[in-house]
Amino acid sequence: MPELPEVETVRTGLERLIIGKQISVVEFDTPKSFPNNAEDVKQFFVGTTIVRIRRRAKILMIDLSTDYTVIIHLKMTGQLVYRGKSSFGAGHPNDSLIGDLPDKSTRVTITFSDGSYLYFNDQRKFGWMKLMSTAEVPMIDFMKRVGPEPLADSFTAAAFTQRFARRKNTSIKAALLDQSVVAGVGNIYADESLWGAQLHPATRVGDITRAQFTVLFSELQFVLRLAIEKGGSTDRNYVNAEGKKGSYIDFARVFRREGYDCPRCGASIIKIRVAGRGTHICPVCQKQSV
DNA sequence: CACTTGACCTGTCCGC
DNA sequence: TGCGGACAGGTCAAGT
Repeated sequence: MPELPEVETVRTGLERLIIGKQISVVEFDTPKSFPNNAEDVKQFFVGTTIVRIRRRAKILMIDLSTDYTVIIHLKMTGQLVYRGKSSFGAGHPNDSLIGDLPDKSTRVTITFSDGSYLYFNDQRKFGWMKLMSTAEVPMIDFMKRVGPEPLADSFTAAAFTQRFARRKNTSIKAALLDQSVVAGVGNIYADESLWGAQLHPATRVGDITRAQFTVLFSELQFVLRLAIEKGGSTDRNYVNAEGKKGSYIDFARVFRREGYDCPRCGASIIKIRVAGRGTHICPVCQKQSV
């Protein structure tokens, strides 16, 4: 569920909370959560200082004062939560969604030299973090294949449309979820932007007109920007770097709103399955062409 | 190469 | 109340 807006929200939170902090201890549960050998962790991670936090697609990069970077993918249920020295949990005025940490889904605990912590929690264990040299990051398969950032200043509707040329025979929803077409879109913002563009998610890419792609591009940018402004969407697990929820879900028009009225025409939102994913549409505004 | 499906996991919800 | 099964969805491997 962390998609571009959620990962971006975590990024800005971490930027505010952990830049300049020095790492003193790193602990993890299994090698899958942190697959580096102890020697590298000791040599390139412990004792270093955090200098920069970057994001590309749904991947976070924490640059260290050495030429090393920790890259993190939250997948569906990953959380990166900072806690100060006086650890606060649920019920505290800071109103975290989660309680005391570490808990049973904590995979990695990073202790800073000032006594504060960064926890990597992941209920379903799909997420991972990995230490590698900064120069190596762009060389990993995902980075080589991933498409443009949809909110980049230089990215235009024409360029967006062109990205879909490779995927003519699949559904627009499958193509939107394909990270090599455009970066950072997941199930929530795919459904929300397709509703905005009044496109049925099962529409064949090759049947979509240039004008429709232009509308879809602007709707996608709209929902991503709004979601960043609202701190992302918390459906179940997502929290920001302070453990707090995002509020985009309150503004969602179709996602997880089956049975409610379409804000455009009043028809009842339904849930269907497209590209192997739960998919939410207005059956009146988003007619299947063909 | 384009495209689809299943695997990876665990917690939750639904029907019996 | 307990239990089995479906479901949640990001990415990759393996299949057609």
